[in-house]
Amino acid sequence: MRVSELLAPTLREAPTEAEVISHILMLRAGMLRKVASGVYTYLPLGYRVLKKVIQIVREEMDNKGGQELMLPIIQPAELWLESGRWNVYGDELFRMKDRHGRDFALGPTHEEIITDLVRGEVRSYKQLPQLLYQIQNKYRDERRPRFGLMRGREFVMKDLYSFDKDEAGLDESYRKMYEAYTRIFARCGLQFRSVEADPGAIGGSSTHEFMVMADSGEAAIVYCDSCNYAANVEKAEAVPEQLSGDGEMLSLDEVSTPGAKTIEDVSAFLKIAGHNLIKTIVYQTEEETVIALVRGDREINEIKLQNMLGSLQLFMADERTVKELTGAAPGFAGPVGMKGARIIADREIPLMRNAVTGANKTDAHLVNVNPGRDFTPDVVADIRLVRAGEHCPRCEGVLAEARGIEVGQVFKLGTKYSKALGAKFLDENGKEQLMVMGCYGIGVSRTVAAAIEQNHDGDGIIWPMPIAPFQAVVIPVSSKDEGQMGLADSLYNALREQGVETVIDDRNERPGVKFKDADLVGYPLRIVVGSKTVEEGTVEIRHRRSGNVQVVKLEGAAQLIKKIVADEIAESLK
RNA sequence: CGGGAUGUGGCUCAGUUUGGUAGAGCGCACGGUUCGGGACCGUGAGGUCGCAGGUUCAAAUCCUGUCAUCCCGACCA
Repeated sequence: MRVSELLAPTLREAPTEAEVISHILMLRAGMLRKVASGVYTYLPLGYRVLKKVIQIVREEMDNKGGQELMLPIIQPAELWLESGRWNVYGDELFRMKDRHGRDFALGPTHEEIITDLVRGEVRSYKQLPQLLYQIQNKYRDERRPRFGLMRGREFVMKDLYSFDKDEAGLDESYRKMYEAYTRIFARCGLQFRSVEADPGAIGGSSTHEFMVMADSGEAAIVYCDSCNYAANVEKAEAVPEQLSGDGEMLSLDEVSTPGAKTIEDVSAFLKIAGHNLIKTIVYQTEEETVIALVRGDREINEIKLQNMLGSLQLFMADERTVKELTGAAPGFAGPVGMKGARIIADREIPLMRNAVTGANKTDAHLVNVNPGRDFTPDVVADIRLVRAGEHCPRCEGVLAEARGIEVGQVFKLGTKYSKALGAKFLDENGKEQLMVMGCYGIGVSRTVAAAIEQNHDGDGIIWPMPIAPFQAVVIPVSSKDEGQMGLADSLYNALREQGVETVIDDRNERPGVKFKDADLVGYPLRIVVGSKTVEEGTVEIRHRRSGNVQVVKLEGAAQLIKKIVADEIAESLK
């Protein structure tokens, strides 16, 4: 490709609409343009990268026996009503009507469609397992699209669905996908980690998320420094810690704590450590009001709490509700004498001795509160947030924290959809059984953004070789110098003959402009043809990531470059 | 959905407080000089100032409404 003919409008300045680096750089490099909030056009360079990732995903899916098909974007409401999700999915579902007033949705995911297909076509255990996937645009009317390709309303996703005859089959399909994902992200040249994740509302037993490590990631994860435990903090298991000892229980007493509403206030006022307090928070679900207790220096993990309660909604109670329940202003709630709400206590609460809690009376707290003696929780469960520095739940190690971008998730669905939609088969005994399903997604466009978040510098993008839009750019220093242009052209042709994906920057621009653009777009290799090429027969190969420059003979340069490209692609698989 | 902010040539922004016929830099076109890290000189094209009402002799500027975009939060197989 000739840069003079390429539609890659680079920008010197970053458009104000972009905030995160991947978004800014894709706009500046002329790869992406916004059409509406969360909706983008991929320009040729951006689309080439997307296609590279798609191809890697496709190869690995096929390697594991995945069969690619293409499902419709437009889906009839009937299927969604049948699965029960038409009413549950909410505003995030893009809905539309046809001219007859029939309801449709733009697919945010394809469990309904695929299950509908399989229930009609698969009848026998002999036809199982089936691993079916597509790479397709998805639509979610996000409340708040943001960060460019990281959270769009239209995005490219690979989704594979597995159909097995039993749990053992599902385990096997799950394992295959887990392996495939590991290879995919490695092949993309990314640093990533798989973590245990929260199954969320979809229900199901096991799920892992694949996280590309980046400080700009939206997800927080913890991982062990000495074993391979890693989990999304939403899910990470907390190990209870006993600090206050099992000393003698002192007698319960009420103290005046005027204006001390927060843990910090009370802690400072009574001159006691935060871990001797019991934090009491009033929550409401669609069905009930509960109070949740964690140690004063801990935080509640609302996702764990919600899963434990099995509720669809969970939010902190408003001031009025708190007053009605406790008879006190917010900040003075406590479990002692609590009526009218279930008490959900974190597993650390029963380990506490002589703790401090709100007195359910404005401006007063109770001291020497002892769980079991002064109150009894209705439920004791792990409902707190895990932080770095805590003990690993699996070994003696210590947990560290990091941030990641979720680019993939593998998920055991079980029979949720096969049951709802009636996807059954006859087993060896002629008995009807529900198919056991799994679903496995990769945010393909998000992976592109994640790659940039992880691979860039002050000058622009640094594409990993396997997903670079082009592997090399040939830059003649002076495009008016016929000698240079001639040599550059022949090198360009030689590279293409070698199968190296190459562009030649033949624009009539000053060298500085070409260098800046090459850095911005992020071609892994830059080959400069200058006066020395004409005079001495040498060209300069510059490695974008390291900045290293090697000067080599023009003769044989194409073969050498081909080898560098091949070596780097091979490296990503190690 | 709650909070905040912004809409002025392709991009970045000034002008709005105090109403008086729309500006700069970059980019773009043409000519010239340049040519190893975003050159310089000259000439030029390009904007119903988000949209709709209103006030006024006169609105980018004031008022009302509306739309869009971005940020924080809530939310998220």
